[in-house]
Amino acid sequence: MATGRTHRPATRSRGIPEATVARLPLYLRALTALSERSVPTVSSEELAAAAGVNSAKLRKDFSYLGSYGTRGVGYDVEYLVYQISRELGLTQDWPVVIVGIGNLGAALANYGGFASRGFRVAALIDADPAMAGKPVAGIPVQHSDDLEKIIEDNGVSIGVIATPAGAAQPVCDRLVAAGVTSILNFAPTVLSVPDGVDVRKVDLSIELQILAFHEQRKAGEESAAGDGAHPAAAARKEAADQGPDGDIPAVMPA
Amino acid sequence: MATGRTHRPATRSRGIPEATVARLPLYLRALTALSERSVPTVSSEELAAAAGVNSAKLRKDFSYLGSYGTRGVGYDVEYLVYQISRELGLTQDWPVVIVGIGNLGAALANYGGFASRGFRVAALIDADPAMAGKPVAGIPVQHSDDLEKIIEDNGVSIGVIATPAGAAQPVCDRLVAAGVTSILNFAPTVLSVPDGVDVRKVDLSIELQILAFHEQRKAGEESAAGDGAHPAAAARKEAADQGPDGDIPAVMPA
DNA sequence: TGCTGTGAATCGCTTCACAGCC
DNA sequence: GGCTGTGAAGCGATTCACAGCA
Repeated sequence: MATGRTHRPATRSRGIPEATVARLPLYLRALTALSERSVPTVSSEELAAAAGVNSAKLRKDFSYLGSYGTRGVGYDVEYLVYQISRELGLTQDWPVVIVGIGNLGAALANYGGFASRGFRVAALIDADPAMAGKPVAGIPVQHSDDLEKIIEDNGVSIGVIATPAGAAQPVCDRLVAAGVTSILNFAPTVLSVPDGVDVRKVDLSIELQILAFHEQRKAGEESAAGDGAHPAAAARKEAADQGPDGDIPAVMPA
Repeated sequence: MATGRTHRPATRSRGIPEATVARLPLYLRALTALSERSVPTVSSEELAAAAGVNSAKLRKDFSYLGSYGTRGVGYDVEYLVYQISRELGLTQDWPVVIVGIGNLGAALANYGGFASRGFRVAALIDADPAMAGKPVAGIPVQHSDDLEKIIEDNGVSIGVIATPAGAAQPVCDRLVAAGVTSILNFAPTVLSVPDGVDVRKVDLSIELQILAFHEQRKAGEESAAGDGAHPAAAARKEAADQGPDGDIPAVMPA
C-alpha cells in the first residue's frame, strides 16, 4: 500500500484491494510467460502455482476485476493479459525519470523490465557535472539543474530516486514541485510528501534485517529442539518453518 | 514470498507479528539517527513521526518486545537501539554472499548500509570467468564454480541473488543445497525453495506497476469534485487516459 | 500532567466451502 | 466432472480510547 493517500476513504467506482493490486503484476508476469509459450488457457490452480500464490486468493483477486474466466475451463491467457494490463494502466506509456546515476541508478537504467511493460526511461539525472552528457544504457545523463524542465518537457509523473540518502528529500521535493506524483525511493530515508503523492520504497537493508530476524529464530530453534520439555522452546519451534511469505512486496510505505 | 510453506499460523505467546518485524528496522534507523545526535530519550509521537508511522502502532509494536519505555517520559534511545538490534539478531555478524555482479550486484556490494548493521559481504560470485579476481567494492569476485565451497568456508546462511532471471532458480538451488536458508531475490522470478528456507523478493518492475495503477486512478479522478479534498499538484492530469476496451494488448513480452 | 501500555473495537485480507455454470 | 465465482467465516493487523504509572 502506498502512503500518499488522498484521504478520502472510498471515492472509487470499483475499489480493488491494495493487496490485490500488489499481486496483479505477479499474475501478469506469469501470464506473459504462458502467452509466449502460446498456451491458450490456464486454470486458477496452474496460474496460482506459477505466480506463487494459492488458487483461492487468485480467484478472489480476479473476481475484483470482473468475471473473466470460464467455469469448467479456466482463463483465456491473452484476454487476461490484456485486462490486467489495462487495470494496471500499462496500456499507456509512462515516462519515468531516474535521479542519481550511481551503480544503482545505472542498474535501473539498464533494467530490461522497464521498456517491456509500459515504462520508458525518459531521462537520467545526476548532480555530478562530470556525468553530464555521458550515456548510460544509451541515454545521456543530464544535470540536475535542469530537473524541472526535464519533468515538464517529458510530462513525467513517475520518478525514481536512487541518490544517496542525504540528497533524497531535496530531490523528492523538487520532483513533486515539478509535478511528479508517484515516487519509487531507493534511498534509505523516510520521504515526506504532500497528500496526493504516492511513495513506495525499496530498502535493501530492511529486507536483510527481516531475513536476519527469521534466520536467528531458526538458529535458536535447533538448539532448543533437543530439550523438548520446555514450552517456550516448543512454541518457537512451531512458528519455525513458516515462510515470511510477505506477499506484501518487499516494500513498505514511507 | 516463500513458495513452500507449512501452513502453520504464527505462535502467539513469544511470537512477534510479521508486520511488526517489518517495521523494526525502520524504528532502528530512526533511533540510530537520534543516537548520533546524542538525543537521550524520545516519545512515541516523535519517533513515530521520524519513522513515518503513527504512534499507536509504534507503541503496540514495542509492547511486543517488552515494556521498554517510561510513562510520562518516553523511550531511552540507546537502550531501545540495543533491544531492537538484539531482537532482529543484529548483535551478531551475518556473512552474506552476493551472486551476480552486474550493475545491480555491484551497487549492492557498494551499499554502505551493509556493514553498519551487522551484515558483512563475505563474497561476491559471478558466472563470468572474465570477472573472476576483479575487485568490486574492494572484494575480489569469485567464480560460481566455487559457490558451494565459498558458502561452507564462510558459514554463510544469507544469500543475495542479483543474476538475470534465467539464472536465478539454478543459483537458488545451489545456494540452498550448500546450506543457505535465507534468500533476498532481485531477479524477476518466483523462486521455489524447500520448507524452512525464507525468500524475500525485491522487484522493481512490480513496484512501478503498482505506482502506475495509482497514477492512473489519480488521473481518472478529476470527476470527483464532491467535497473539498483536492489533490495537490494538479498540474498534469491529462496524460493518462483510461484506454477503452476493445483493442488488443499493447503490452510487449519481456 | 504527560506519555506509555494495552484491552476492545474495527478493518481488511485470506481462506473455506460450495453454489453455479460449462 | 471440472473449475470459476463468491458469501461467509476466520484471522491478523490497525486503530481507538483510556487505565496506569512516573
